[in-house]
Amino acid sequence: MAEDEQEKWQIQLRKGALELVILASLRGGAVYGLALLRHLQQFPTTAITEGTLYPLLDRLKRDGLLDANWMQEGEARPRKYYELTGKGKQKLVALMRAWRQSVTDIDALLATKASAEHINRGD
Amino acid sequence: MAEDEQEKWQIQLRKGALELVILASLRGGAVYGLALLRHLQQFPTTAITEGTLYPLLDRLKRDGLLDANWMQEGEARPRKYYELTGKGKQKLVALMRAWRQSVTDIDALLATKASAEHINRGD
DNA sequence: CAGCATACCTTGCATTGCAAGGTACTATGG
DNA sequence: CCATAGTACCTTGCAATGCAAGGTATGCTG
Repeated sequence: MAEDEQEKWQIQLRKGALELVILASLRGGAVYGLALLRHLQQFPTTAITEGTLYPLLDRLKRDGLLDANWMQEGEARPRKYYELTGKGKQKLVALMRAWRQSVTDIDALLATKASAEHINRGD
Repeated sequence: MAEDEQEKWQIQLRKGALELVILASLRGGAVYGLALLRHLQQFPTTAITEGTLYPLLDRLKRDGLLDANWMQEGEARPRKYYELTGKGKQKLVALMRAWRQSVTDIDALLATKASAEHINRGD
């Protein structure tokens, strides 16, 4: 089923892009929700809100790509730290590959100044 | 409102990507539905089905980005040719810029091997 | 004339991203 | 010691999206 999703992803980068940047952000170790959110908000493309992030983290955990642990440091508010599982790491590698493919494909379409006649009679 | 959508797009490339490749495919002149479909199916990333394409073309036309004309050539089946409007051409330029921005942003996130500590304490 | 191909369109479903609105606890400053 | 603001996580409900599946209509081919 991981391979199924993989296939699908190649067809729709829109869904996978967010997943990709989240998994990638956890490469360096466990990170908690709001910190991850602020990290992603650095860039306009990946700037999401809490209403997007938390459900997505839930889903990634449900799919076995992430583990989550509550951690209480000192007297601060407890935080929920998310961490890549083995499966999550594999998925990350696959998504990165798919991402490169997508960029290549789209750039190819943008680069070729295909004439309408060309397209109309089928390449 | 065009600018509104523009802003939104920077946040979600997933929606804009398809729009982008469709508009880009029409740069060279009018193209009809199925030919466009086959053109997009050349690449895995942009391989969509009719159930996706036709509603999307309808929306783009409704938004004034495309014009559509039925054309009867010889005795063949009549075809509906889609063509960029002035507004559509402007949108294409904007989407191409946004696409580059997205690729830059995501590649930046993928490139920086940010440590978890780094992220957790906010950049 | 049966069957296939071309061409466009529609319905219905599951999924998504998000704004908005919680809950609960900590720190601050008057 | 109370009010306000800040941190942190979560939920609900809506609108939009992509798609599989199925539909209509016409032409071509054996």
